[in-house]
Amino acid sequence: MSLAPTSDTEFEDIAFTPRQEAVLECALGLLVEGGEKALTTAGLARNANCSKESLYKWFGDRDGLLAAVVAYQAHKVHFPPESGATTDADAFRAHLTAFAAELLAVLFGETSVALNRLSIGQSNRDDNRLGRLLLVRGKHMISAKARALLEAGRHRNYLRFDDAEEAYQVLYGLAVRDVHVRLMLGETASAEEQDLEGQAKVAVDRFYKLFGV
Amino acid sequence: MSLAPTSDTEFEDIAFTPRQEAVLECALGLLVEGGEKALTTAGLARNANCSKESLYKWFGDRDGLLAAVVAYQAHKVHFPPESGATTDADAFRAHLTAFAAELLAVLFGETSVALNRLSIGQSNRDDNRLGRLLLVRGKHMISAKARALLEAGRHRNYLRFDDAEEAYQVLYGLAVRDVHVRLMLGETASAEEQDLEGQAKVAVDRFYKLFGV
DNA sequence: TAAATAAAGAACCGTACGGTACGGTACAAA
DNA sequence: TTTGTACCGTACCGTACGGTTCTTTATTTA
Repeated sequence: MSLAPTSDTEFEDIAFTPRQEAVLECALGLLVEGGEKALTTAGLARNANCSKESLYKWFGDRDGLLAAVVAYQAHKVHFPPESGATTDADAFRAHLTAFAAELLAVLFGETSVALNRLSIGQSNRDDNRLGRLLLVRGKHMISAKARALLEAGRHRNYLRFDDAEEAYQVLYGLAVRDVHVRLMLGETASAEEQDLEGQAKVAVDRFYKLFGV
Repeated sequence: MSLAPTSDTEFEDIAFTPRQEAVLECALGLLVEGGEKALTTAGLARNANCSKESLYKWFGDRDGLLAAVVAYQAHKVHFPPESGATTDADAFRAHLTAFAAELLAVLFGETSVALNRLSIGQSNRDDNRLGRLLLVRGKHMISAKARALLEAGRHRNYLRFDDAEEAYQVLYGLAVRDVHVRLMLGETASAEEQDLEGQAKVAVDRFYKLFGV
């Protein structure tokens, strides 16, 4: 059950035991509330009613614990699959809007913000495990989902673009803008920015102006 | 010369002495290279050939030092003013493109990335001095500049929009997309993404498709 | 030249935290 | 009942770092 960097793929695709998940959930709570410095081994042990020794047995060291937290949270986030294949233009657009709204909901959620803060704070350590983990298990997964959705739209002639990745980036930019960074810097979202559905709709409107047929 | 939180405006609008600026420059170097953990008082004193006592006399405590670093860097960044007023449509568009390119150059620069990392990493401490500092001295300044530029474009009937802030946010999203966050997470920019002029031009093209007359 | 100020540099203190060791407990298998 | 396993709780160690104090060495000012 050692979670030392598993050979070449240096992150963990492992199922945690329920007890471990409970502890990780507690760690997430500490992290959301107080940031990295609040997630000490002693503090987590006290807060989760477990022993430090168990933490070290399960996760190796503190870095392993942080990585496990990130992996655990990533493993929890599931985007809804693209559902039914036969849809008309309006339904597809609604789909895309729902996707954008879901994207915003994930990105602006407090746990996501906390984990991004954590990873960014650690990203200039030699190996940068957390940053890569978050990128490959978070951003890249979402990007793949988005590309599939967009390509479906292109295939059915609702959208026109050359590079699906580029189109997705534009959609991302239109929807997220600098809100994500501002949240990470500690600014609280405005009332307008908290209307995720509305923001998503506006973003998709603009996206269609650029890439709609 | 104490830099304790100056009354209500809790950041410093002060001119540093040349010696202090040299030390802050050195601190920036440490920060860029190794992140927050690399910026220790002893390390900075050794690296800048100054005494810890001087650091504490000048900046109060470590937090004051960090704030001074942020303030110092913000004070260094000057966006070129909006230059000549009498311009035709093409010149204005070129202006806007140049602004976008400059924005990207600043945001993607390694010192900016390092300072954003620092501020984000500290942003869940009770007061969150750094985050606010970076927002008010960085983002908000740039946003003000951008709004002025965009409103000039609207006034001359090159652009059409209701809310300048919202328009700027769209331009920001189109230009920056998620590259800033990916850089902060430790990903290195692709060759394409390093062509700031090109990226700016594409972004402005799309911006005009949305807000051009 | 004498007094005074500023700063370097080293030694030191306290503390917080990562990591380890160990004793005690609950529980399952034999 | 015994044995083994997993775990909790606590005490402990080493170290790194923030912050203070002191001595020495210029550099200024009178």
